[in-house]
Amino acid sequence: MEADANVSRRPLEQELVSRGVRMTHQRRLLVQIIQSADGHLDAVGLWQRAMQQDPTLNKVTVYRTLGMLKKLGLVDELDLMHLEGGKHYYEAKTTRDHIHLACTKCGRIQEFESSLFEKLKGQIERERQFRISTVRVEAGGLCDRCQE
Amino acid sequence: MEADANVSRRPLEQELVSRGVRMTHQRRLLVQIIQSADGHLDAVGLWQRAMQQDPTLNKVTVYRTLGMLKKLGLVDELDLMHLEGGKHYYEAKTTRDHIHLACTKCGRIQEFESSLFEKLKGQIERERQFRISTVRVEAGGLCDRCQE
DNA sequence: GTACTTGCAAAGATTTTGCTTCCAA
DNA sequence: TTGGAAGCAAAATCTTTGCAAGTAC
Repeated sequence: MEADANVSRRPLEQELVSRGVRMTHQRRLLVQIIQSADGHLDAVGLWQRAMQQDPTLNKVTVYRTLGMLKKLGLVDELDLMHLEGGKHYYEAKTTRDHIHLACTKCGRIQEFESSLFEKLKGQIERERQFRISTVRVEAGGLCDRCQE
Repeated sequence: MEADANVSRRPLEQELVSRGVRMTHQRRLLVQIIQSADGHLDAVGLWQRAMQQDPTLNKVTVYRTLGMLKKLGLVDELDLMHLEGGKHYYEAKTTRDHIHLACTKCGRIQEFESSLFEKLKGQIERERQFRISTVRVEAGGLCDRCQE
């Protein structure tokens, strides 16, 4: 299984099929939730949403599915500065890379895109001959609403 | 206890004293190890090094000390793309912010400084009125030695 | 039919908490 | 002397693994 930085814009399910991944109904459900979620789901949150539709779906299956998607490079794994415990968050890699801003006071997560970020990635690849497959930028601090 | 983005270049021990933190011999030892380490120590690694000098030092003390240093903004916590498990790595915040490049093949960690990174931080603070106290940039991929 | 996937239970890894004793200031 | 810190044991949190039974292709 190889990660792929050039992620298509196809729905995850189609992407998996085209990569020869066996589509079980558990995977179909999980992948649909990830795709339609506003983002930043943790494993247990994903599991809870899934159980609303299939109460027999096991938490272990969630972890295994996330592991597979991560290996295939179809989801990004985030920590969001560990605002609440050591868990991880996942989001489909369907958009441009973006930066996550985590407010340490109210817990709000903002996303931020920037061409500077794209330039920075280019600089790294050029100057270090480093072939980036995943980048994670997370900033912790006070958001505009929480200052003063 | 408040985080402070303007970290002095003083040795951690002096910094703690000046902030009114009680200096136990355990803290003195841990802080010296963190400071003299090449960086990227995880809690258990720090504990093991500390035990060479004080075999009675408890692992819990390591976690509590790291927690304190983190709250005070004197160390940065890293994940290094979880190359090996879900543990965290720590490094003294004595240098300029830098990016960590983690090779998914050989596990090597490189550091990278860039003025683009500084500009990016400025852009975030300006455009979002977000007061950054910690930033973490981690890239996973193949280092120069591991390609082809 | 067969290899891959799931569910279940159990274990593993990392970090945190409660409480008593101890020590730095 | 006294409030904060350390040690110990236990628990909490998050994630992974082994194996039997089930299922997609």
